[in-house]
Amino acid sequence: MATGNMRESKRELIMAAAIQVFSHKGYHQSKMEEIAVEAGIGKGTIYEYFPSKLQLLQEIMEQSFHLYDHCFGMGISPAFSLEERIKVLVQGHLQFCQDNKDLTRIIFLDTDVIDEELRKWAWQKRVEKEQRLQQFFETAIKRGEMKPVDTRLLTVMVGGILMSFWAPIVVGNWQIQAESAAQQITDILMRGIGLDDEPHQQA
Amino acid sequence: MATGNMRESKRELIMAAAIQVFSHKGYHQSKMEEIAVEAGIGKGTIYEYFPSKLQLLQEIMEQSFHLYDHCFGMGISPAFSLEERIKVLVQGHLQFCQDNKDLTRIIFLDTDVIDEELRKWAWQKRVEKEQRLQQFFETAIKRGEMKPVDTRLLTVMVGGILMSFWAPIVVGNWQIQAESAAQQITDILMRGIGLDDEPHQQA
Amino acid sequence: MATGNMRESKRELIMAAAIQVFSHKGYHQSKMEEIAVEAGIGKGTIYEYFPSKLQLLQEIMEQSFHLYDHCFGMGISPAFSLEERIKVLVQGHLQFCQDNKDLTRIIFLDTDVIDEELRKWAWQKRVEKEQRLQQFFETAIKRGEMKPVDTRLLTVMVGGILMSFWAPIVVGNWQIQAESAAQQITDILMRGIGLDDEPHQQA
Amino acid sequence: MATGNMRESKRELIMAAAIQVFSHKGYHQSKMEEIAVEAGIGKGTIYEYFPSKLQLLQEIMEQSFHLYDHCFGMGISPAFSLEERIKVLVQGHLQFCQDNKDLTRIIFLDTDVIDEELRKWAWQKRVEKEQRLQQFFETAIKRGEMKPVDTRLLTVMVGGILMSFWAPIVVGNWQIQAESAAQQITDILMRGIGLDDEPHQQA
DNA sequence: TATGAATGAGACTTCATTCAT
DNA sequence: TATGAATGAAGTCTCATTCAT
Repeated sequence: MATGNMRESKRELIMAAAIQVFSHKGYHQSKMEEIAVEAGIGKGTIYEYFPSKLQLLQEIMEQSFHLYDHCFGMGISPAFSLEERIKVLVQGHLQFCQDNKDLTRIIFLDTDVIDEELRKWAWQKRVEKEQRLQQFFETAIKRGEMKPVDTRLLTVMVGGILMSFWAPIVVGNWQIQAESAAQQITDILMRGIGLDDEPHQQA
Repeated sequence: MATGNMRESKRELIMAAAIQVFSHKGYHQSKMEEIAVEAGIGKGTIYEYFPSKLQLLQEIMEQSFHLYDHCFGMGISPAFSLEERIKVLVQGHLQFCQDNKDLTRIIFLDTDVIDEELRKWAWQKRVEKEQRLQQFFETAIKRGEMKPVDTRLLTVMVGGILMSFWAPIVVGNWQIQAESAAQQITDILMRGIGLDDEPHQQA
Repeated sequence: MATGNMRESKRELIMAAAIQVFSHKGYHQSKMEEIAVEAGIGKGTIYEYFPSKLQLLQEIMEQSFHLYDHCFGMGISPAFSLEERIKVLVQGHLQFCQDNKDLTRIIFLDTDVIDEELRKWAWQKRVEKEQRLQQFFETAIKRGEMKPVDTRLLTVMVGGILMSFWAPIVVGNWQIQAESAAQQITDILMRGIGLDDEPHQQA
Repeated sequence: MATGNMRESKRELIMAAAIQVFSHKGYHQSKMEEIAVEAGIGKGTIYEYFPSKLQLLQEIMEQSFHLYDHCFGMGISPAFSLEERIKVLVQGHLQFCQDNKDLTRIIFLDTDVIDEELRKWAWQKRVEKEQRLQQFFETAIKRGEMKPVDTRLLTVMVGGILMSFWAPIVVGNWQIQAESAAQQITDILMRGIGLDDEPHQQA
């Protein structure tokens, strides 16, 4: 009865340990031995559950992206206002970084340099995310909810804004208030930082 | 005189080769052998100029940051308008990425994971840059050139916006028009993407 | 009674599986896991019956040699003619190879290289077999049934002749007719391949 | 000038050491470390000359077979009598075993079990050798130099006879006199061990 | 008795660095 | 100064064996 669960839980134990170690040392500095010690098991045991160090990382990445996608909350109902929807997006992202610091470090840090295949996979993930985001904005423009700016440019910008927060939160240990911060970020994005009383700016 | 120059030029030859290799393979995948071949010299010769692989990277990073700082153009005269100043900043950044793709990849990619010391150094560099940026915005607020938003938040946001463009440019090969893009980015940052005819938004 | 038999039959089950696997992959390429799977039992169970992989091989070898000795049929009555006796010998050998291909592969192949002790044991077996064979020929000479050739040399030769057939039969899948082949081999051994009409050759 | 030679001589140094170790311990028992020590060099140096342990063995095998083929002396002029030609063959083989004990052990011992590819290669080598031998006998029969026996059978037999001597020579340390032994072996092969005065034997 | 998850010793191989030339 | 052959520390992964269930 419990076999499947035990095997699964051991897998998770190993993955948790690996996340811990990978996150703090980076992939190449992390030794399988360390991961085993962190997990409180023998070195060989890892290989009962994962065929190689690279595969172990890969599984972590996949699971992480899955979790992230879930938190990113693109699924919000279009019934809400654009501002609302952006805020949910941003808040989801910030909350994820806050709640999964080690994971965050791994998926946003050094994906690219480890393995050619992994590099492509990560780039693909990025592209996918950007495509969804771009679609998001294109829809908003069509619906007349925002200015008709260059969506590609905007997408990259917003992606960057999100990305920029993980390091201060995780590395700099910034105890950010996700909701409040999301509100402010969204506000800046919606209305900019310029003074309002510049009536003819874009005339 | 000539000796010193030759020595210097050989150093640069090696660094150029290393930038090439590091950029395309990442630090750990890059072998000293490859760098030597790329430079057209013997493997041992590298060690006549750099004490170790890590030091070689470090020197590249330092020089790169120096060059970047120069391009980043924070030195612009405060006589210009805020919007102007921001645009110059952004454009300088984009141009740097465009003009120094290999370098860009190195300094913005996998700094952190290689070495504890390097990690700290890179983080320090980031903090410094953010401090200057934050100062920049605080000054602007004091001078009444922009809304009094949370400068820390804004700094991270703008840093992220800049950061977000290197990958599309370098990896995705986006032939971006630095000037035009900088204009649009600045525009969004100044006035946001929201529709203007929301008269009482911030009342 | 039943227990002993069950234990015995399980031993044989394991040995049969091991013969299968050892034969096809060689000792070092064979994993205990594979043997267990082949036997349809758990990996740990093998260790209930055999103390180690090496011991398992050793038992197989011993049993095999025993079986081989039996087939080799040195026990034939001296009442038969020398030619008859040799033919029985040869035929017994060929039949054994034909009937026990997996076993044959194991005992004639890579005995020596696995373990120093096993190496010595196998060499000893070989020496014993050769001694019996040499005795066989010495007796024949004493009884005036054959030419007084160097029996050591002859023994090695005949041993080699026998040995040479296992690979074509087992590996090359030669469907040899044991009886007919034994007849021809014996004939060549008795009378050689030279032409008979060399009247004064041995005068 | 000497570079090529030095590299070649280092290769040979390593191969000689490897032959030594492989021969005495068998492939699997031989550690790269031991080979390095035997060669009086560092472990890593072997990999400057051979890409892997398996490749090292393979090169030894190839070179050995080449040398053996040369010694096997199938190139003898057909002007000699069949008996003479056989004797040269046998003597060449015995001399090779005598002169290259370690090599002999390697090529005649445990080829098969190490690697699937190597296994096939070695079997192919065996087949080639047998084909040449079979041709040899078929020619002899056509020329009326010997009885019209089954050449396949005879080939295997003679191959076995040759094969049978390596172990006594190498392992048993038999100080065989190649010439004298070759004479006796050939004699037995040509005229058999049976008594001559059995006039109607094959009537 | 039977099992198979866990183990860790040990092997191959890599590659930054050294140093004799 | 320039070189590249030599090195060996260190890391990943294998698999025979153990032992709690």
